[in-house]
Amino acid sequence: MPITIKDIAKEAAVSHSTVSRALRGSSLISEKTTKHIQETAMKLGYLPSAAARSLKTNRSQAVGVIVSNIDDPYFSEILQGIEEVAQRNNYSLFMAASQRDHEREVAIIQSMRQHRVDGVIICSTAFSDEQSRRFSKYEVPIVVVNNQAAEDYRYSIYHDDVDGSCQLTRHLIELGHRKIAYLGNSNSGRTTLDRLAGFRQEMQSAGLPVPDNYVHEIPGSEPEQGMHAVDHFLALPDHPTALVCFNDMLAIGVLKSLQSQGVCVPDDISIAGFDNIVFSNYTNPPLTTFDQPKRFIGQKAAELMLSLVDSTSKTSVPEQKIQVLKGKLLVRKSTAPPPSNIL
Amino acid sequence: MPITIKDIAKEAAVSHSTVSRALRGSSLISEKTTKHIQETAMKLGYLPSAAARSLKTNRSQAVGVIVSNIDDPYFSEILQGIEEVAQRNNYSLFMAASQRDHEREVAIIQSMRQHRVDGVIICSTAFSDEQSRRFSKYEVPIVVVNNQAAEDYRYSIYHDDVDGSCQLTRHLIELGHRKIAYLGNSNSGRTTLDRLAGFRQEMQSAGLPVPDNYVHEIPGSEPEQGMHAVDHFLALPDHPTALVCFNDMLAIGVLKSLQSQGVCVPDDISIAGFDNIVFSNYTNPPLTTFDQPKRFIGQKAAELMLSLVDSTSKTSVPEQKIQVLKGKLLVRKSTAPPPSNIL
DNA sequence: ATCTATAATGCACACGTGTGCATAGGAGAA
DNA sequence: TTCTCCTATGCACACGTGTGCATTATAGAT
Repeated sequence: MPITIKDIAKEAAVSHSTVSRALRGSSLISEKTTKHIQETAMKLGYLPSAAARSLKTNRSQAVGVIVSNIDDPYFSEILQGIEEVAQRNNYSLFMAASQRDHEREVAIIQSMRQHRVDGVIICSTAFSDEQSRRFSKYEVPIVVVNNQAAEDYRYSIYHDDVDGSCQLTRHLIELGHRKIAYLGNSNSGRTTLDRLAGFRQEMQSAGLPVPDNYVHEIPGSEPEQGMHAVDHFLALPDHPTALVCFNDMLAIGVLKSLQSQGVCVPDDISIAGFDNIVFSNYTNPPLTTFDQPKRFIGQKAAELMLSLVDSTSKTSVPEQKIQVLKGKLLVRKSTAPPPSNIL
Repeated sequence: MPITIKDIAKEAAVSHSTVSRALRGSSLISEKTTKHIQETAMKLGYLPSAAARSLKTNRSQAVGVIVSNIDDPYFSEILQGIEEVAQRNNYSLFMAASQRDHEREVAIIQSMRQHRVDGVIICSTAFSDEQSRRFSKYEVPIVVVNNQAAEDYRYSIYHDDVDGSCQLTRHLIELGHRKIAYLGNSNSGRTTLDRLAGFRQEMQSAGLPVPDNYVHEIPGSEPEQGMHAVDHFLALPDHPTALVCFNDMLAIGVLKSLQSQGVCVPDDISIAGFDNIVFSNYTNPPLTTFDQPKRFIGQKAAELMLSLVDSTSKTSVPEQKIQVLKGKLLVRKSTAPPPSNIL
């Protein structure tokens, strides 16, 4: 049984109220007593019960984090950023994976509400509206990261995917490509729409056509799925000479599939990824991609969350805050001028 | 302010004790009343306060998980397994990353003790002894996963790295290799020792020598570090024809570095990884590796933990339980007969 | 009809912490 | 010395839930 402030009180021959105040550094208690109590607490190895404190103060010193998959390297890096900031500020993290499963979403929300988390950071790209609405009803601050429906929330942080996609597409156009295709992930909602929008926007600016069958969406972004998806483009009578992929995971699968079919990257076709996950630098050829500041995004999300939960008592909290972060183009070896230019 | 059992009591015109009992399904309360109360609770959207319950019952329905890095794909998969089982059993997860930093370890333990977690799963390969001892003193069940000092704990789950390394090495020997080297990660303690031991054991069985400079250890397992490490072996007067890497991450770096230096894999040198992380299948050539059942390990760890925390009241808990899981060899394209055999 | 046994419910306290209020002790002023 | 005021501490209750015990209501036995 862990020791309590009452144990300290007995040992230090004071009342438990005095102990409580002394440990919180109240000015009501004399310096001498405070010091004595702190030493006693240290000696006994006291650690306060979060449950009791939470019960009394309505603050759990914990925030919930919801991701779709823990093992998606993109989210992993964001998590790392969140964890870093949370830990530095003595906040604990409840972590849960939704797997895009409705029942799990319900269970996660229940669990987090039960634990009375001070706030929730949703990193799941497609957390269902219904669930999030339930959450807002519960009056808990929510920060969403790269969510499909960023506008539905008051606090949101996301990467400027339109800008990124524009830069990537422009890069390909500048290399001389005219037939560029886009491979999307229909599961990721807004994210893929933004990236597609950037792609379209830049193509239009350059006066380049985007045939319908040059835009292909698949439900997921596992490398395995990228492998199959590439067949769609290869089957077209008029091949694209460059392919912008929704993210690196897909691009990595695309790369493998192309190579196993004897198609040479970048000589025969250029491939671009998105996100700059660690492994995008270790494919052969290394992937041209758009470097999204994932860890930084996580940090910003956590900082925003902390400002929300702290300010409930102190300073005023902004009514709404939407932060858009920018990344930068990373040209590696999977993109090159189109083969037709060699003629 | 969330509603409490008192609110339900008022609404249902009973005492809060009756509500408490009814919601827990006590046989003391009549079927009719129970049903009525459950309906009222549902109607009001009641969710119990974990804090209050925890305070009263000394069970937090939460377990802590400590990893070194969240963004290590190997641990990510284990986490996924843990999360899956925990969620299915209505346990929440406190997650924290130690970053192999002593101060953080201390902070994490404090935080988890404060929250009175029912148990802790340590996935950090090198969680310091001092810290873990502190934990045991706190009388919380600890399950370690692939820990460097598995024997120091009563409950441990780990993969049979010796066996895996043996199989990998034997595979290389059977291909005809005689000059095989090992690249380790000195940070990972026991894990690298086991893998080295398996390597040595199999080499000895085959009567093959292992020169001192054929075993090289570096402090870490980022691909980046693998890139540098390979120079050590290339600088040797008598090159190895095959290299067993501590894990896939290192192997992936090694692969890239070799290729950028014009060394052909597997024609000039065979490379083997370990763990079978997702991306090991997407390098070029895809990596021969040892498939460790990562998700399964996570599940087993979580199940063991749950059996420990549940059995405190019910059945007897085993004094000690060490579970060793086996993986299987995965031959892909990064290993082939040595060049000398071609003659 | 009276007594007894059982079922169903309420009362009151506990868990560990925080806090408003009352109180004791001491210092300073008259 | 006596009164006043401030400082330092203790008392008691509260947070939401669970549970031993007392209490009431009901049914069955005599």
